Amino acid sequence: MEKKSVRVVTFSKRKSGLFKKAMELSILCEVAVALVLFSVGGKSYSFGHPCIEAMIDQFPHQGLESRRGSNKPSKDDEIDKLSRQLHDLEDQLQVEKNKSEILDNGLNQIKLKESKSFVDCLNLEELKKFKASLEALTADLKLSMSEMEAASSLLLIKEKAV
Amino acid sequence: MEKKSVRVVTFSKRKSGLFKKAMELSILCEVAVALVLFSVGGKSYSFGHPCIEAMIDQFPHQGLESRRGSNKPSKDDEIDKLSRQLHDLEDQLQVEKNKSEILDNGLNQIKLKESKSFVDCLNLEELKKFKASLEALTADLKLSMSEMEAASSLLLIKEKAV
DNA sequence: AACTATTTATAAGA
DNA sequence: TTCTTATAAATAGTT
Repeated sequence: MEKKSVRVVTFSKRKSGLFKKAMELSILCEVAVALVLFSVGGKSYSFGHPCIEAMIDQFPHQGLESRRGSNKPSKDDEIDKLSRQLHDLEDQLQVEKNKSEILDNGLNQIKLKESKSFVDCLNLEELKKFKASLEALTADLKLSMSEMEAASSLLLIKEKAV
Repeated sequence: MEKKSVRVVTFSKRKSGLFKKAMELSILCEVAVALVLFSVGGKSYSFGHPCIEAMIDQFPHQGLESRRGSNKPSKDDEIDKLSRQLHDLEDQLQVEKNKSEILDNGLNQIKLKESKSFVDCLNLEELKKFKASLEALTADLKLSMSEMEAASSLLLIKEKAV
């Protein structure tokens, strides 16, 4: 049974411990750190090293360099582009869901076969099909993810521009 | 004299330590945690608990509203809306990620069987290829998701913790 | 990655 | 909140 006062003390102690560890990691390994905590009450506690603003500027987004040099697209252009990307992503997610199901089924079949008997060997053809669907899923996921990252980067650029 | 290889190992160890501590604090004290690291090379590593997306939903643009006031410009509204859509998509991808974890677990079961008697009847080469594919998939997924989460975190951090 | 000697964090109590 | 201390955990160095 955890009393509130104890938990508050624990939070305070562990929070400073965590911030300390974060600082050590930052200095020892030359990484920038941003750390934010939100209590259920809505209070937030943050830690950044060297500082949060520097980190945001440092964040690598593909395509940023090419944007900086030449004339920036208008807000409308960026919003349109982002909208289109999100829409495409929604479509792709549907595909991913279906393929995940296929994968799931494939694995379940393997599991079933295993649990039934060891003598009852896996059908090689089935395994090949399963593998093919897996490879397709991998390729699609890579594509999907890279687009997600692009969308995120755009959002970041957008936020920075405001 | 600090060699690079040593520092990489140290980073890896301390990063997981830090993430673990962050997770413990989150659970123990019921706080949401967002943690992002940026190496000088530009790579990012992030941790969020319960998850970055949930945090964003729980604290919807609280910092923005307080800074901007009640009547926001419409284009910022659009950006906020797109941002939320993106987070929704990330939630859905989280589901896919969980599925891949389940698949991973299934794979481990297969691995176990492989070492016992599965070797006798299954084409070992096929199985190994399959395993490699699945491992590549989960690795890619994890990497991509962590980068996505880093992007999300930055948005969140910039909004809340300035 | 696994091991271990040492350092560090922390829970409980004051 | 800060200090103390016994215990638990993290980590550096090494294999």
